[in-house]
Amino acid sequence: MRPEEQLRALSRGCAEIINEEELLAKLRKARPLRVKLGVDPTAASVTLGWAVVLRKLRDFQRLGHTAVLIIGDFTAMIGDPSGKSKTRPQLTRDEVQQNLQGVSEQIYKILDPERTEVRYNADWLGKMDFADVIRLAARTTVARILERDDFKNRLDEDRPIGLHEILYPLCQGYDSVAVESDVELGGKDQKFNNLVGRDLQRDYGQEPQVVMLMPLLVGTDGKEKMSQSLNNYVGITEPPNEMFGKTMSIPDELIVNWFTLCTDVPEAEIGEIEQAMKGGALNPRDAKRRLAREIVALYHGEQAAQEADEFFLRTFSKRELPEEAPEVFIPEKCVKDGMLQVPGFIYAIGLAKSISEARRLMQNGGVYLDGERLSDPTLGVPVEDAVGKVLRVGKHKFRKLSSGGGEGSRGPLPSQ
RNA sequence: GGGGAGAUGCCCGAGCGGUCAAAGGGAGCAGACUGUAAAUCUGCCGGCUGAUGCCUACGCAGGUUCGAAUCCUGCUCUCCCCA
Repeated sequence: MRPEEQLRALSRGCAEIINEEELLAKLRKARPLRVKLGVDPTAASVTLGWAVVLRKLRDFQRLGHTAVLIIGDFTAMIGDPSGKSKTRPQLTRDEVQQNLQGVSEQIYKILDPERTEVRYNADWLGKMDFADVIRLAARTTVARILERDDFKNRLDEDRPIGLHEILYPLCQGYDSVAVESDVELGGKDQKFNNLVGRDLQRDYGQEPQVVMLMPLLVGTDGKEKMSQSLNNYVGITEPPNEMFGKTMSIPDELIVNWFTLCTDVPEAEIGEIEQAMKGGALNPRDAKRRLAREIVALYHGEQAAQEADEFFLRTFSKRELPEEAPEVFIPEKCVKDGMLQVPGFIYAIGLAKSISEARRLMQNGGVYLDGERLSDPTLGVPVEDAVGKVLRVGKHKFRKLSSGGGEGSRGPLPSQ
């Protein structure tokens, strides 16, 4: 592909490229570019938000470039201050290693392992001695570092900033020097860190990297950046129905944005969808269904997407009971005199955090057994009546009850 | 090094020595309404309990008191001002 075309393809969804001329010049070099992406080893799973950047990296790979993943095993000891209003707990090497294992599998659902180079920044940062650190630190000024919003805000709000946190941008910047990156990819909140990389490379006599920033994907709550700590995320390994449902719950305003950042639907088509919604020709719900299908298809295939769509329609639009609810056994301890003690049971199978909570859920009218509302927590249900029926707790937690003699029941199922 | 302020539930934040499981807001959960959207309204929102009630909680450890989130002492942490 011609450099100009590459540039156009790569710009899709980008928030900012610093800067385009330089990128074009690099693309003209007719050699695979080294495209750096820092991986935060503290995350447990890959979310759609993270996938935005990973997918961009994969775009580079498809054009023949090399992805250079920097595992921040050293910097995890500091914790990226980006967007953080608190000092992060420092991680040990073991913790980092553990997190990493689960996550890397997910990463390769998106990236092509053949064109991926993995580097650990402890390999160079860990080898620096104190004099090296001082030399590195001398390359910037306190004022510059404190310019960052994250620090500035904390300063303004009289909150603590650990001295070590100030070194974070330098560490990340030095990574670029170490791997000689041509391009660094990141979320919009990485701008400062990435620009430090540019400066450092220049200082070390390298051609400065191009910085390519992706917008931060807003989470399912429609407000905050998608993140696991806010629990407003969709994980790329989540089951199709979950993925579909969560996508359907995003606010309408996010639809176009999600199409652009989370799917491969061509931009022209997205534009049409946007127009159709504005003109009233397309119900946003249907646009969202399409969006949800596209996303599920990306990670689970077309058929799963189709099924998830149907499941959703049946279960939530038409409010039918799902047939394939996960099955749970009724533990013996939840049965008294042949009567199922519902609140304790809901707690036992993990659908409520405490018995009290389960009781409240019932009083609030959020518990059903085969469509029949159970609103009195003190009332038991005869076990014979309960077996084979579907227990619904809240809007979307379903469990099919089976007797099983209580033996097979082991602990709460993971709540979906 | 000196002086000052502060630490309350998921977060922010109020809190007279008893009536404080702790005002208020946000988040969250459930219900109504719907398109499992948003907005709105209602309820819930430490644990155990059929209810009364009991237990655990207001940075940590002690103390005073019939009784302490509220008073005292020590400790830890944070912020501000001066150097």
